[in-house]
Parts: sequence; C-alpha cells; structure tokens
Amino acid sequence: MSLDELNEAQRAAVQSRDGAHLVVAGAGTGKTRTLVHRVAWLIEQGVAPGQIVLLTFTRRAAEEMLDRVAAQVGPEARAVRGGTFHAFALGALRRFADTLGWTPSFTVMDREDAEDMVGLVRSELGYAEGKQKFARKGTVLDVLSRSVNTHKTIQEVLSDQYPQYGAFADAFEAIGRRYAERKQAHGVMDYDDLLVLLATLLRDHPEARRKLSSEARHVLVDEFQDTNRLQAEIAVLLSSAHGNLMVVGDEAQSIYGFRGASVRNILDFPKLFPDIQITKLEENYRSTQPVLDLANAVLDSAREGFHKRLRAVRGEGPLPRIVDVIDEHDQADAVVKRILALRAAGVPVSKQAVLFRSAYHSFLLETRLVEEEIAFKKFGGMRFGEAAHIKDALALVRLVANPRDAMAWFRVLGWFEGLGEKTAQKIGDAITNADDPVLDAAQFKGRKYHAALLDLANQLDSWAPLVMEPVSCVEAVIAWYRERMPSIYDDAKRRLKDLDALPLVAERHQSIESFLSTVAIDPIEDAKPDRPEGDDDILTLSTIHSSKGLEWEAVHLLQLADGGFPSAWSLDDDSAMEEEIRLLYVAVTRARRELWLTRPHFVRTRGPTGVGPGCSLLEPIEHLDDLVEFLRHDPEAGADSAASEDLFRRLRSFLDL
DNA sequence: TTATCCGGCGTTTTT
DNA sequence: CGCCGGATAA
Repeated sequence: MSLDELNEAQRAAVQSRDGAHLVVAGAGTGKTRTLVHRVAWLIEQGVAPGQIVLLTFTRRAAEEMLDRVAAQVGPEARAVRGGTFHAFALGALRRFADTLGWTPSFTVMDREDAEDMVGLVRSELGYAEGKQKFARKGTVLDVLSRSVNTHKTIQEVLSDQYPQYGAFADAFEAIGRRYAERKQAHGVMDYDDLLVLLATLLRDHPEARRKLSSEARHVLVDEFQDTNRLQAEIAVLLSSAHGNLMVVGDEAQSIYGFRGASVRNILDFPKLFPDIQITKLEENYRSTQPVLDLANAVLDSAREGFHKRLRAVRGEGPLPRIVDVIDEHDQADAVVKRILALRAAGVPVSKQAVLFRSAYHSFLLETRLVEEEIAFKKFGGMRFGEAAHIKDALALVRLVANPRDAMAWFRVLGWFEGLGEKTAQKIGDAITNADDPVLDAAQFKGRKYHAALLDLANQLDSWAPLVMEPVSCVEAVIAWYRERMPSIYDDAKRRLKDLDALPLVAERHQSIESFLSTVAIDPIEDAKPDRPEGDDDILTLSTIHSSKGLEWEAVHLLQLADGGFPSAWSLDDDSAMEEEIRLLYVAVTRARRELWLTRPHFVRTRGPTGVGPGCSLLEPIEHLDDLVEFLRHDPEAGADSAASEDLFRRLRSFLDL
C-alpha cells in the first residue's frame, strides 16, 4: 500500500496513534480515501480486521469502503465489521437480548408497522374518540421517536414541534408506555429501540460493555455530523475499553436535523477527550474553483458554522449557471435538453445527476426522460421494500419464520373479504398467545373467509419445512401470493414482476432470520433497472440526502423556489432554513465541473405557508454575477438562450391568468 | 364487525 | 391532492 498518494493531513489521520481523533473533512477532501487508508494501515500494523468497527451512515458507503480496503490489502479485509449504527445494533442485540429481558429472536418493524401498532394502542386507550381532535398515528409515533432521539421530554417535543397538542402530553406518554410494553411482549423492536437498547446495554451492563468494546479495538465513525445523541453515546461507550475512536465529519454538511442529528456532537466532541487529536482536511480534489466559490458563498449565507474555505486542487472551469424557467414543465424541458447537450459534448449521461429536495420534485422530469428514452435510476423517496405488495410477501415469510409475529398475521388476515380489523387482531393475538401458534381455520366454518383461511393454514404447514432454505421458501410463498394478488390490488399486474427481486436477495442468506433482519434494516434493491436492454449509460436521479458522499461531472439541481427548495415547511423557521442552506451546500459540492441550477417562477405549492415566486436560498448570491451565470430557458430556442421577448410575453400572459 | 362514504387535515428528508 | 379517520349504513 502506498501512502504517497495522500497529502500531509490525510497521512496524519491515517497514521494517527491510538486514542481519540477528530477528522474535520470538508466536502471532496478525500474523506473516504483517508478512511480506507486508515483501515488498511491498521490491518498492516497487525490489528485483526475483525477488531475494526467501521460505522457508516448508509450501507452503500460501508460496502464501498470495504471494497476499496479489500482492493488494497486483500479479501481478509472483509472481516472488518461495518455498517450502519442500526445494523450494528441489531447484531449486538441478538447476542445480548437476554441481558435486557428480550427474546433473542426479536424481529424489527419498519415505520409502517410501528405506526399501525401505535394506531392500535391509540384506539385501545380511547384517545381516538371524543370531540377534541387527537393526533393521528403517524404523528404520535413521530413525537415518541423525536423524544427518544433528541433526549427531550414529550412535553418539550410537543411545545417545539406540535404546539396544538401541547395539552395532551399525558396521552402521548400513556400511548408510549403501552406501545413499549406491547413491543416487548411481542418481541418486536422499532428503529429507535435498536439504538436505545444498545445504548442501554452499553451504559448499564458493564459485562456486555466490556465484551463489546474489547472486541472492537478500533472504532471509526463516518459522517459524524449526522449522528444523534444516542449514536454518539454508542460510539463513545463502544470504545470505552481502549479509547480508540476516530470520527470523521463536516459540520457544514449536517442535514439530518429532522431525525435528531445534532451538530453539537461533532462540535463538542473534543471536550469529551482531553488528549484528542484533530486533523483538518481542506484541499478539495473533486471540484473546479468556480463550483467551490459558489459553495463557499452558500456557506457564508449561513448564520453559524466555521465559514471555512474550500480550495480547489483541480483549477478552473465554467461558472455555475442559474437557469430561470417558467414552471415545472419548462424545467423538465430545460433539464432534458441540457442533459442531451452535455452528452453530445462528451459528458456521458452516467456522469450526470439530477438532484432535488424532495422525491416528488422529479416526477414530471421522469416522464420526460422516459419519452426521450434516457435511462435513469432513482435514489431516495419511496423505497422498493416499502411497496405494499413487497411487504405482503415479506409478512408471509415472517409467518413461516415466526408464527407468533402478530403484526404479520394482522397484515395477512387483512387480505380476506369479510375479515376486518377487529377479527384480524383477535385471531393474531390468539395465535400469538397460544401454546401451539397455528391458524385453526376450522373454527371459522360458515364464515365467508373459511375456505381462504383453510388454504392459508395448509400453505403455511407446507412451507414450514423450508425455514432452512431461504430461496425455496421465498419462492414458494411468492408463488402462492401471486395467485391472491388480483383480489388484493386492482393494479396487481403492474406489481407482479417486483416480486422477482425477493428470491435474488434471499440467495445471499443462509437462514430466513438473517434474510428478514437484513430486509428490515437495509433497503432492498430493485431488481429491474429502469433502462432499456443493453444500455448502461444510466442517469442518476437522487434526493440530496441520498446523494451524500457521491460526485458527478455534471449536476442539475431542480426546483430552486420557495416551497420547493427550500421546503415550504422550513420557510418560517430559522434553524430549518439553516439546514436548507447546508443542503444546498451538499448539493453544490457534488459537482465536479458542470453545475446547473433551475429556478422555476411558479411551483405547485403544497405547503402550509403562502409561497411566492423566487428562491430565498439564492438571494444572498443573486447579485454575485462573477460567481454565476444567469440564463433564461426558452422552450423553443433551446436550453441556454438569452431571455427573449417572446418568453416575457408568455410570462406576462401567464401572470394575468 | 365490515365496507363505504365523506370531510378535513397534513403534505420533506432516512434508519 | 391523498390519505386518515370518523360517521353511517348494511
């Protein structure tokens, strides 16, 4: 392995001595490369790969890093334990569930299941009734989750976020308690439980803490600015036996405040460790100077932070462009034409990306891309594994693995005509609590759904022996489920082929349990690429959140208008607007060379506040015409023509309407 | 208890 | 607008 390709600061981080180390790494400064080299270096120094824990923000990031380490030091690097906090927590909790009074075979619920359970508890406790409006189930879960992730009381969360329910703190608390009891009784955890319970384990159980932290002789955490209090606590406790904790991050790129992430974690980190080493990476290898000039200007418009300057190693390039368009249609037109023009100029579509604030911002563009036969893959927004029919199939698999999974029964029983919520819950609870957890269809003789239940019971019996064969099991389940789909969904045909992805995922697992754990935490990749046969020049569409850590030669940024980006829900909130600025910073710094920002005059506003034309994020830089070039899109003339009389004529007539 | 209808409220970003 | 949930009818 060669350290020659590293600069001085990077080398200092890579070869750092034991102890705590904070690496402040601006966008594009070789953060990933530094982490990769650090892991490789540790292995070279004789640290066993299995004693290195690399906590990353996404599974994608973990895989990429391990691939690169493996390329440097060989396949033994695969033994490095890596993944998200949630995935790591899952593994640790499986081993120590007993210690915490949980069954080791617990399962993990996704957001929707968790909401449903909260909904059931809510109606049981009678908060659904009464003339006073009460929060809906999703809101209740959100409040509970925020309270956990930010270490705030329910009352504080309500006052901050949902003042309209400020008087109902007792109700939220009561639901929260009953919800927690039920989760433990059913052996299911939600996402928050994974973190809470791991933190509890490490904090309150010295034996477990000693064991876990001595297994992990070096703990490395990526994207530390996006951790919340619980995650920071876990990282610190996990390294308590040896103190070898390296965290890497950039406070300017903190964009997960909505889920409890706190920049304070990274800013206050040095206070925790008197002997801490701090390294700053400031040379940017990714972007041209004009891109960075804009990024710096964006950051200057933020109230707080270090206002650091990024320096380009790459040198000059074209100015970023702000393109004024009339509306979303005009925007889609402009972006498509620009993508094609760049392709003609030698930038393949695969080296371009379209980024946006919210997943739905790209809907219109997606239809245009299909028309133009530009292949694309979209990241962010609704996940494949969240589609109702995928969850249906997985619920069946869960029943094979664990017939006491009450939420899975609830879901499956809901498919049958004449069988509603009450009955489904009753049957589910009965089975869950029975000595022998099987579906006794016979007792429903005479009911409309008797035959269907009988069929289900038989199928489950026939699948039971397949527990050890994930692929056969999943295939068998899917085959049966396919037959039922038309009676569940009007658009069953469209959904059918999605199911093919499941056996492919199952192939990678030795047991059903491992398969199910993985799909609960890691998003399932869609098996069908959104592209015509044989074409691998694929455009990336991504939310800004999902674009983190990635880069493209050309970046197109959509919907720069109040109510679009920045989001309508941030406009009247200073700290939320700060996060929007950091989001813009992240988006801008994804570009290596070409950066195009489209600013529609009219957006469909769906927000609570009145939204006018213009984009407050761009206001601070609007007058800086040495930083950006301003263009107007003219649909008839092409993407980058100067403003035409015709355009203004149409604008005026639009306004009059 | 279930299916259906209708009114009103919230609408983002992810594990 | 979509979807949640309350109200009503079968």
